[in-house]
Amino acid sequence: MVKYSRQRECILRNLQSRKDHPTADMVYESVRCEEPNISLGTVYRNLSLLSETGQILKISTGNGPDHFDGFTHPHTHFICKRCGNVLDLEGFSATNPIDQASVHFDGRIDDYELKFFGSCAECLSIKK
Amino acid sequence: MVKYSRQRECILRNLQSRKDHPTADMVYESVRCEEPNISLGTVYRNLSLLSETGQILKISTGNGPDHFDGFTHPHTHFICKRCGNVLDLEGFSATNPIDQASVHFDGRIDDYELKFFGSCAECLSIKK
DNA sequence: ATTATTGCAAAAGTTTTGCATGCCG
DNA sequence: CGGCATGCAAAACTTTTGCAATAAT
Repeated sequence: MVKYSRQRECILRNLQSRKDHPTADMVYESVRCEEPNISLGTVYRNLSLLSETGQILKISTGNGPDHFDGFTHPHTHFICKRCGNVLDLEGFSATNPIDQASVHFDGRIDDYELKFFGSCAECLSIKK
Repeated sequence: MVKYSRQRECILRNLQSRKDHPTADMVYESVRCEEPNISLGTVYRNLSLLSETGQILKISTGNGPDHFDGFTHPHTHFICKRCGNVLDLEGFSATNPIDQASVHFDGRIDDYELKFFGSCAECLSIKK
């Protein structure tokens, strides 16, 4: 049974109010204004809980810590291999990818994740 | 300048000859028959190098260690959230996803990764 | 009152790195 | 030879966990 906690509330609101894709540590630093005594362990515990219940998304970039997203509507991410930044990516849509992929698969598919990798505009401008 | 190494050769051949998606540690255990003195550090160093040069793929599952794939032709993976296994997934194809995604993006997209999550057939059979 | 959640700190797990030595070109 | 790669072990980094105290129902 999940009980209310001020800390979890704060973490969720923080994540929903921002448009970037922070790491656990960035969330920790950010919520310390409102919750000065919160611990990093609590942030990790709640980020896990929230992503298990589908209230947030966990994004593993393949390099460094995981990132989190308060916007859970299916969408695509871009990960910059130079600076590690995670951005939303518009303009790609697959129609019913889960149905499509399930046809020839005998397990059960619940979710999918589409990520693109490359160099973000900012990194390109620094050094071609 | 990259120099030949017996160890790297062995790691690459190992990865290309198997159809599963082993972790660094699994590769380490596996190549020790041929290379009894190889160290885990060397395995990590070479897996990094090989994936940077595009000779293998690195697959981060979002839980536990990364997995690696010796088959680099673009294809889709399924990750079981119960046992953590990584499987190849047939039956999904997107046409030119990179071109499609690049239209509305001002960075440069080099690569993409499509992953599905759920429960594999084996795990489903154990407990619904 | 009962049980989930917290803060803290220690531990676990994965990956990277410094260094002396060995091997490739 | 000169420099990249190795083996080893220590360190770094991210995430999880045990525990006593606190807060929610």
